[in-house]
Amino acid sequence: MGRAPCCDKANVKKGPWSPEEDTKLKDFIHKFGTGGNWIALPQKAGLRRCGKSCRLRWLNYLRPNIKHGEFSEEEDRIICTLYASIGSRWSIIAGQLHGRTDNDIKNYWNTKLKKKLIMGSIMQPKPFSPTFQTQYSQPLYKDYNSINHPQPTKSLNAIDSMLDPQNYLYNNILPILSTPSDQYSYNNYDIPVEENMLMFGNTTSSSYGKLDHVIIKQEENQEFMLHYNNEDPLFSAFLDEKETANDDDNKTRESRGMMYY
DNA sequence: AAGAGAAGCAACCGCATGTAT
DNA sequence: TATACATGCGGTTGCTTCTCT
Repeated sequence: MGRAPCCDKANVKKGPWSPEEDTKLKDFIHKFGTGGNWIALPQKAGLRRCGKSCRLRWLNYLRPNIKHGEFSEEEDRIICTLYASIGSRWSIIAGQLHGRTDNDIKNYWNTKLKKKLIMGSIMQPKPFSPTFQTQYSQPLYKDYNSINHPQPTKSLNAIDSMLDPQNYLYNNILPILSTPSDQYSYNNYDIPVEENMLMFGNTTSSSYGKLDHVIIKQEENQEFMLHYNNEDPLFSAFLDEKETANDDDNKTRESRGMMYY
């Protein structure tokens, strides 16, 4: 037996909202608020909508001070930094961008920013603004231990993540590479390999050829290489020190605690 | 000009979490 | 403590618009 539906699906309208419905919802909330009960709201407001649908419409489009349209470079950098640190916690990220909604940021990331990142067009080695550093220098999560993002148990913050190649790999590179590269039309851009640099704070990674591997470079003497196998549908990759990336020596890699997926 | 495919984005779905009892 | 229910969230879908041929 499944979960009880939150509303009467048969008598509920779905799909895009009409201006009339928007007006009804806005007027009702302006007069009475949400009443702390979204489920009951549509009936009171005279809307044939699911309460969840009303909530989404209000939060994403109707409430005051929502910002739509172009994202600024600063917003790009904030999103990328937070994504590198905490992953796809869109509501948290939205909380740091005044007027932006989680849905907007999620869509923006999935359709544009991810591609911009892979092409290195936004990751300029510019310092963050003082405001930004002040705002985000405190740990964002104390309980970050997602099974999909095995992390040290210590608290993370955005700056730590940039300085740590392993965090960078887990949170920034792998989410991108886990999508087949042909979905980026990667090779269609016809940009010289040397220009295809990803810059991220103090960490530089560069991709070569068909994303077979990515070099993550933190300091002159600390260079790591991510090997990415395009042929493997299950996505196999491991992080290695560049100098020891010897295909004939997997045992050495394992003995050094290399990570496989 | 028209059709096909890609991109953008609003909205839905189902699960996780929070809260009241 | 257990249960029921509302809310919040992230992943995904599918419609619309744009771009290319």
